[in-house]
Amino acid sequence: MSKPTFYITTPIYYPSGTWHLGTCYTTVICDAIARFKRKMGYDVFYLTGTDEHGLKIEQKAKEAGVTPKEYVDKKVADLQSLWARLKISYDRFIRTTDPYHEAAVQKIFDKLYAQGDIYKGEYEGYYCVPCETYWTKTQLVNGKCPDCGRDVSIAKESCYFFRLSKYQDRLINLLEENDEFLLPKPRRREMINNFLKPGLSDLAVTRSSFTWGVPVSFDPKHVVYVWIDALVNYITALGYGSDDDSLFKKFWPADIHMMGKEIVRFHSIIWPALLMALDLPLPKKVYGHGWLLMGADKISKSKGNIVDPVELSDRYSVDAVRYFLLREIPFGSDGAYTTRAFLSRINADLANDLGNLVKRTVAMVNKYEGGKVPTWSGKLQNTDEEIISLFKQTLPAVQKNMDELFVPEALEAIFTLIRRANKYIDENAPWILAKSEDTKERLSDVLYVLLEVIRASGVLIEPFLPDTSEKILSSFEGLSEEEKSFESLFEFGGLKAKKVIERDALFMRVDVEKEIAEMEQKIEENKKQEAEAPETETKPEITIDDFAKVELRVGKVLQAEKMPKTEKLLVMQVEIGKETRQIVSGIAKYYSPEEMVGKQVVVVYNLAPHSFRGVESQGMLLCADDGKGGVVLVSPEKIVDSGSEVR
RNA sequence: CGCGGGGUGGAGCAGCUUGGUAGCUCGUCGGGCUCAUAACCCGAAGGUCGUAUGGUUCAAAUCCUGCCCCCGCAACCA
Repeated sequence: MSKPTFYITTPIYYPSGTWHLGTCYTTVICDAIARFKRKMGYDVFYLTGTDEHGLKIEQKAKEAGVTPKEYVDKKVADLQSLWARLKISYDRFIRTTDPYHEAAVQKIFDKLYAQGDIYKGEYEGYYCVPCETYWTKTQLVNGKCPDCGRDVSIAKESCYFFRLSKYQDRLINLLEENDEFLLPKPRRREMINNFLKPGLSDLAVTRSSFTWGVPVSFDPKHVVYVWIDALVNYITALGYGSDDDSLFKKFWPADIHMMGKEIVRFHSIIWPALLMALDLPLPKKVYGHGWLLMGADKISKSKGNIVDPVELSDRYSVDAVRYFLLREIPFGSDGAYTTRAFLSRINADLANDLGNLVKRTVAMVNKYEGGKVPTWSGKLQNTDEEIISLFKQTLPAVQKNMDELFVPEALEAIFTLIRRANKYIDENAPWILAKSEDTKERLSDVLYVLLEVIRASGVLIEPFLPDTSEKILSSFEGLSEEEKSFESLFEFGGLKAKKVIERDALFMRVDVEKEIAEMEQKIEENKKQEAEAPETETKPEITIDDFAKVELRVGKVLQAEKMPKTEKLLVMQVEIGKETRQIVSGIAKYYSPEEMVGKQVVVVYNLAPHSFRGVESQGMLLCADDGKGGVVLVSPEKIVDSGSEVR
């Protein structure tokens, strides 16, 4: 009898920045699901990994003075050690630089080309020579390269395209007919209305502007771009396109592709289309979860708000971090990390409810029963029936929630049982029962019920908090595999172990206010460090002649109004010497039209005109980033004549 | 009139599909207990369920409509 299979994936992460709490979110959730399914008796394959090719990596490596491979090796090592620390139980970690993956990508590409789903065409775009990069018209900043600000030229390049448009109808059908395919539901309408209905165009799937990628086998000047290279990891990891595709046969199609909502589009449109082209079954479910936002405390939106998962887990334990991620964020929508929310969660649930329950119960068993697990008479009194019936309902409740990917609710079900046990202690007051010989049997029964609930909690919590589970279960001496199984939780009374052992507290209660103060200080320090070593990319050195090409002049804003139907654009009439120019600038979020009028500003005078939504802009205002995502206007320190040149 | 989601006691959420006592966690206040990590247990205060004091209905947080505000996607942009 073979076990049912379950294949779950995280996206493959792009190793260009630092790993932070948000990176952990998807991975920890998938881990909980994978562990849960294993406990439910599934043969699980849990895949995660890294997407290591592309221009950005090539550039980052260059900056760091190492080869791209050296660069990603370091980042990947960091990530893997983070996963090890967080007890991520993946079955395979795929890297797009793994030889088996690269070989399979070439094979897939060849196949699609051979059958006409990929064709060679001409890519026409705006090309910036120094940056060796193509931009679309909309990416240009005032007609210049958004990276270096230099002129771009229209250039054509041969390039391979995937016939995405061919699959449009089937994709619409897929999303409209199958309401399990893309979850949560709102994402489905977004995809259909925003992308599918307006029409899909064919997708450029190769680049020749950089080399850090998988070369096209029959045309090695071109490398396969992220769409194919990254997405197919879900099948190449199983051996698709290699000599041994037994895993592929066993596990494909995936049961769940989990990801943040920002990449739902690729997974619900491009990925299914590729699979259709390859004539492979489609994944059963694509789930776009919300984001973990950093917010509300003092640390809101500024850049220094990175909460380091390693530091957090060092300070408060890995399970504290896992618990917060799994419990606090309503799945599917966004949630916020705040130090206060994190600490209260740990205190209330883990220290007070769970930790304290285990501690006090074991202490009583030691005190009143000499550490022996008492026998249970089976006589029901008081609220026994209530707690036993809750006990039996808990696993099914957890199961039901996990099936729907309601992870916080699954945890809630477990903690409902834990809270009920604390109440049960008060209802039965074992310390009173212990005072009289007459109530000895009742005392034993009460303690047995409590130990049984604790055992259940230990077993149930394993997928979510593996360390804690182990600690709880180690309070029982010689616990059998049977007693650690989910199967033993459908009926009450499965606890057979003979002795309990007193352990250290599972979680220490923390002083929230004190900790917040310390954490925020840390965050401030991180911020400072970042400010000292800014990661902003510097542009290539230029000569005075280059600079002389730019003509900057002082102007005075005469009129300003918000451009209709846009969020960020102001249309201004700016007096520069004798002439008046119309300038459009994206500062509406930071400056109101009223406060702009009368201001002196610095204008790039000889910038080619550019039109925004049909409104022409004859120049550009200089602004400085405020480091918080906003901008601050640059203006002369003293009033000068309008039209004065800035040098 | 680009698409979608949301506005429920101090905070975060559930309830809305299938109208009929507004529920949970945290916080606050009062009490209880002493096995335990100042924890645990009980009780209380606190909500015109964004708004029109709009429509349907015997009855609306729940269905319909207008409006206001927030968020995401798209677009656009420093």
